[in-house]
Amino acid sequence: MIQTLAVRMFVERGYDATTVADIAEAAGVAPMTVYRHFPTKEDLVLVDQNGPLVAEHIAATSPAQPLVRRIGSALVAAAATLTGGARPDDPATGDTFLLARLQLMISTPALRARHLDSHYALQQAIVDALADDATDPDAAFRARAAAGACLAAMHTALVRWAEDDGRTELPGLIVQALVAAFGADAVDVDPAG
Amino acid sequence: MIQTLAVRMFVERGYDATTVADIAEAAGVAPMTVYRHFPTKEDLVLVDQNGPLVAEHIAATSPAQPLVRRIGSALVAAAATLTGGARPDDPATGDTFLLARLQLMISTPALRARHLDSHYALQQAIVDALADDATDPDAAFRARAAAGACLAAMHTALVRWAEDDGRTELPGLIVQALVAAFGADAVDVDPAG
DNA sequence: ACCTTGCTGATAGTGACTACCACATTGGTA
DNA sequence: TACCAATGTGGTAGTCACTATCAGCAAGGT
Repeated sequence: MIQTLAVRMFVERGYDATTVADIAEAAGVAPMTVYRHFPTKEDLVLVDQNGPLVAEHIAATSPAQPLVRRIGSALVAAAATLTGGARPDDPATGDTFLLARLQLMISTPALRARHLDSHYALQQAIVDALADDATDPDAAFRARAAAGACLAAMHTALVRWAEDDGRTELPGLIVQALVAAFGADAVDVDPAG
Repeated sequence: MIQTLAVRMFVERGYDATTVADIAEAAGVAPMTVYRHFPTKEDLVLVDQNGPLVAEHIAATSPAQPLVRRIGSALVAAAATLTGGARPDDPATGDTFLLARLQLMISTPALRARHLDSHYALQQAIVDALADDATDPDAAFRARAAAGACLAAMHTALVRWAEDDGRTELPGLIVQALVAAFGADAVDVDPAG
């Protein structure tokens, strides 16, 4: 895809120093073609489609457990799926590509902002996946607060993971962040790596 | 200030539909003058200078308490200071201006992203204010995780406050969000409004 | 052969933002 | 009064992300 080329160029030459025209030229297409597949330049790096993945793991948790525990274990499990399962046929998966994108997102202000904003969509996906009693607005508020806090803890772990160049196991880092924020008894240690 | 005019125009005509040239013309200055005071168009709305305020409240908490309790009570106290203390001589303070800016930030994607990114700086300010043992990198990681989670919970409360047009007391909403995320025993009810 | 569909390309714009340079005002000094 | 540095302001021209509109163009079905 065009995307892998773009990420490589961003890493080598810097995000701001690489224009969309440069990428298009290197890919052998017209600049307009790039915009057709990626509405903005930032979307060349931000392709988070793990909302459904997290929702799936949420649905697999027991509704009897507290909110933070359900969300936290789902995030850990989703991270284990993402980092563990590298398919060699698809260059868009695998830790190195994930890591390069994440380091770009953290170091580039514009990307960092949009990445944090993407947590909005993920937060909503989590709230929808929880939706036991969707009618109560107060329950929805509590779910939003819990999901946002869990995502923020996970993000701290992601930053740490990127700083370590992925040498530490990501699911373990997420567990540590969750424990730091919510306490040891609020985290499910079963699926932790 | 130019800023109050800009916010008013953004509210009336929409953020994207209002150009910097429009604001400059309405303010009777050249477009370059606007850029001199506000490096980007987004900065016309995003003037969060409450990092020192939160840090001050953090410093007033007891280091013996758990991290989340210290941060949470500081955020609640800071919110009480911001919403309660409207100085009539300064139009940049007061709930209505704060509310208008917040509603802009939430409804406009570009502003929402930058606003979330501004939490990065606030998170760092909190970590620095906590800095009991600044040498231990693991303690810093835990502080970052706790601060990020608390800020996310506060942000959920901010969204709710904006949705309610500020009719609910903001400090109380933050307490509710903190309780939802961290449990009732993790929140200090003393300074809550 | 014919037509629809969907991907692609070119042109010409808008608007945010950034050089670079020139002008005006202020305030202190002699 | 004359001189000078500092600071706020304005103009011009340019880059770049992004959009709107129109024109091919290849694939596939009938």
